[in-house]
Amino acid sequence: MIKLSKKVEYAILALQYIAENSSKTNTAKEIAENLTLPYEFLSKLLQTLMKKGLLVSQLGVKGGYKLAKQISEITVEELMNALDERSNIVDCADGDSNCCSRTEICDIRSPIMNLQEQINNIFKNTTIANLKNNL
Amino acid sequence: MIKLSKKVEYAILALQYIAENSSKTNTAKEIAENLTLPYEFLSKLLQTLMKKGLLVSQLGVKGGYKLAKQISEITVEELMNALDERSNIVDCADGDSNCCSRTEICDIRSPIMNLQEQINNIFKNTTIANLKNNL
DNA sequence: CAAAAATACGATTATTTTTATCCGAATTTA
DNA sequence: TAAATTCGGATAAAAATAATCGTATTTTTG
Ligand code: FES
Ligand code: FES
Repeated sequence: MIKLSKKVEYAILALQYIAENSSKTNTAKEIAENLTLPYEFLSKLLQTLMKKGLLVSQLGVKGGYKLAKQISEITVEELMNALDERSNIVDCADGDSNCCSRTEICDIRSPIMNLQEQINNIFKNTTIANLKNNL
Repeated sequence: MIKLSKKVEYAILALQYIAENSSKTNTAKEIAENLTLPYEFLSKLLQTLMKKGLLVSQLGVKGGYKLAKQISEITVEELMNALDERSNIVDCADGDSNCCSRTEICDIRSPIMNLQEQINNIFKNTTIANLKNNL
């Protein structure tokens, strides 16, 4: 179905929100409320982005999140990787093999990989900042 | 996860198989056996492709499927549509709205649609014949 | 005509993936 | 020490995908 997962969608919105409010640390709760996103889910997601180095977190009261890098320097590809969402269109894309029957003698693997690269390029060339209307 | 569904994957393989054996009518059973694909599932899928005009079927003994058009004239986009697989990366892509929170004032819709178009173009410009190694 | 080999169609089940929640722990501020 | 918050693991709920079942219909052929 070639769909961006909610994780990715929420993360884009959250990153843009944090970018707009970069003067302070933003709590997961505040972001969730302002964007009307499920708090627990968003919370998990932000923690992941932190661990992957896209966000910096501060624990405790007055804690929250800030950007670790500008959203103009975060590509969609990077975001997907951080969220463990591979942009693979077939399972064998990262070497796992048997994405389709007859793996060994697969007739379509190489051309499928070509498709894959075209798609990767799109995500590689789009940053979170690019995904805003009001530039 | 941006993954081609099994339906699409199997369909590509099946169409290529039928193209290679275009002199005769190919039964679902034969195709499934030769490609090691689940018969019932493939069968359903071929029926769908027939109804959508990509295949021609013949009922009864000696029945089976033939191509209704050359695989060089079937794009991946067309195939996905035929299989009711939209290549939408977000729900609002075909007007359904509220794909993400704050739909009305969605900051990212238009740029997301741009991404969408880039992806559509890839699928629009790739035919089933293009997805073969041995041209 | 009857049997066999197919497709056609609808319903259902099973599996996997995605999305969401819960809970207790650790950390920091005041 | 209490409150606000991130952290981390486990689990649950929902949705989408993949697969199967059963029966009907069509066509060929002996
Ligand atoms: S084995 Fe991956 S495309 Fe065939
Ligand atoms: S409403 Fe679809 S991208 Fe925001």
